[in-house]
Amino acid sequence: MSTTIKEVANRARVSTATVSRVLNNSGPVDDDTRRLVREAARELRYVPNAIGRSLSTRKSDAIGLLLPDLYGEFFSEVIRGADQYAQQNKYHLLVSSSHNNRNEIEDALQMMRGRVDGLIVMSPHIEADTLDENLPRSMPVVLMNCFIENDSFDSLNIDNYSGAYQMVMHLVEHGHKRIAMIKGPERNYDARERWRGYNDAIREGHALAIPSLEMKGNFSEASGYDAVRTLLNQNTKPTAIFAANDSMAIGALSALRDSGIRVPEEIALAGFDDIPIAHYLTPSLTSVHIDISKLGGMAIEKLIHSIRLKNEHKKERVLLPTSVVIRESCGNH
Amino acid sequence: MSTTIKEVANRARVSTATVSRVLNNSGPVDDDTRRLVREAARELRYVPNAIGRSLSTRKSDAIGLLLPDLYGEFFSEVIRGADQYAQQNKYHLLVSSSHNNRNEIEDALQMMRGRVDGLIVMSPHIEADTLDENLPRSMPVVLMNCFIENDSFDSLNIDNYSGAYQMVMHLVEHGHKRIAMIKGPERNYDARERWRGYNDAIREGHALAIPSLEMKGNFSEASGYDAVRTLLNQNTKPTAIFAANDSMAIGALSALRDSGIRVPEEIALAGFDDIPIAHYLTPSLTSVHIDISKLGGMAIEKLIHSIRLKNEHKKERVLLPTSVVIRESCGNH
DNA sequence: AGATTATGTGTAAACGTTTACATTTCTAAC
DNA sequence: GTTAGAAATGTAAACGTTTACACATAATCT
Repeated sequence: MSTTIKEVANRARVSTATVSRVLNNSGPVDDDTRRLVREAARELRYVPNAIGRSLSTRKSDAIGLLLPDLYGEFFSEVIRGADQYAQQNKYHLLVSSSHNNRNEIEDALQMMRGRVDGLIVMSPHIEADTLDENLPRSMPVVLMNCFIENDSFDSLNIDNYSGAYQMVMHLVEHGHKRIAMIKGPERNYDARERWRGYNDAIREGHALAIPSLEMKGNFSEASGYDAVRTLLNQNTKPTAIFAANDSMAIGALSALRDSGIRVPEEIALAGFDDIPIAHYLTPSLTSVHIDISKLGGMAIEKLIHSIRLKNEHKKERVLLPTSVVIRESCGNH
Repeated sequence: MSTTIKEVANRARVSTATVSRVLNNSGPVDDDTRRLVREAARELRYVPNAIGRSLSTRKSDAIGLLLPDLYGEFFSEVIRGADQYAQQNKYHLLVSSSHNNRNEIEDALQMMRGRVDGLIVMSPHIEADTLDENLPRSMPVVLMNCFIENDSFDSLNIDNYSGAYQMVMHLVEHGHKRIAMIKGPERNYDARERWRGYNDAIREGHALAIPSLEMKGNFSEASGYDAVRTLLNQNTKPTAIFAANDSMAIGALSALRDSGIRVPEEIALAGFDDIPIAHYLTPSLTSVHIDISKLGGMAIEKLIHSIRLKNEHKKERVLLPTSVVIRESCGNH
């Protein structure tokens, strides 16, 4: 179908080796020959076949990105940051989503095998064992937001704990004693860490640790709404609510509004993630900011580093700092 | 580094052909041999190399997605829709962004050559000629939001014209005579179409066509802000503003607020795209809705169709319908 | 001039699969 | 006990590159 190096070689009356040398500037070639080859290639509209090349050189200049799914701001920002950094370093991105069960991970991994020089895996759902036994040892891997004790991989995590801790401490410092939390999915690593931060801040800040103020949630807007509805039907009412992500905070805001409760006057509210919408809400939402695209970029950076150094590269864990962004919803703007 | 089919063959004491047959269920194999091979593969943790396979079968089960950049809601939704449909059909996605100039397009195309069975190209910036001469004829291509007269490609466009037309007509029908428009980038195809819809609606609805109410913009929030600031300094003030996208509408809303103008009471406002934020603004933003993920999905659908039928596939152009979503900002909620 | 080195080019193997074809072995019908 | 056919397996070429090696030829140094 499309032109091969052989056809170019024939037309230029040289060997394929010479054509390759001309096109890659590898090895010496006579100026006349060079011109001849260039012309032949142009005339035939020759474009080297990346696959043939890959097979031969055993590298692909591509990086695989395995994500749990592609919903929402978070993932698009990861992709953007990753792609930007990758592109600067002449790498391309092979994106694969929704590997939430064992089979799909294996599928995705199989598809990647040979096609990429390294892998970035994001898998916040706790399934460390499966992950560990499926990940290829033959190529560099960087783990993002994964819960894995194993020290045999590079890993990159958001500092969820400290973000949540600081946020809740901020509320405590402004006099809140009864601070509710709307938690994320139980088996989600990020969610757990945020919960841990909340707990420690409550204790260390000498606020009240009231179990009935810890609501279940699943990161969805609806679950935030429901949590607040339940919360308001209880005897012990909070003076502040900390949602484990912004989507749930948005749901919470709707529920509070529907119940005629003023935010922040009657109940203060804070979220996590600082998605763009946070800024546009009324009241604007206090949240924990994460530089998500940076997360993606750093993952690529680490991976490329590890690809280049291959063996003598030391695995490490990195925590990406978070920062509290104070807006109207917490009452201390 | 990683196990090859040959090593599996050796261990199972059969030929590579047999291993291949077992693993792909192609051709007859004795049950005992089959078991032997399976076991050897498992023990060696063998995973077929996708590249070797591709080279041999001349297909990759991958689709290339060329995007102008990866900013904002729009692209992430396209990717999501595309990935979802692709995954259902056992295809994977190779994403490449920011090919805004000729060289980058060529680069991206070169990277894709051989790696993908088909290509989806999105390039709203008007550069039809470059595109046309760089696109490979050897594989199926679907164009998204591209301005190209050429009938030799499948193409998929948002019905920008009709969306804008209906939106503006809605405003006209509710009594607005002086309707301003904040336009998008001049050389952007989508932006042009939206402008065309605005114009026709103004004329056919017998509203006033006032050149000074047509403001320049570049799809950014800041440009929306600036446009309104300029608009308010003019003699002829509009009773309604139609922004060519939601980002500019958001900027416009800020500017109106900063100028102490109530929306929609004094000036009505409408946007285009219906990004998620639109719903959360105060007042919530009337906008033209596009099912972006569907756009991505449909592109993949068309492409896969065209890959399967290859030659006897008839090229066609499809327009994705848009719909007006009435919210508070236009005053007719 | 002869020895050495540099330059230019070709040959062929290698990368990891699949698969057309060839070969062997088995099954069953006569 | 042939023989025809099917079933099981192996052989080797093909896919499109790159590159180690070999081999000329030309340039440079004693």
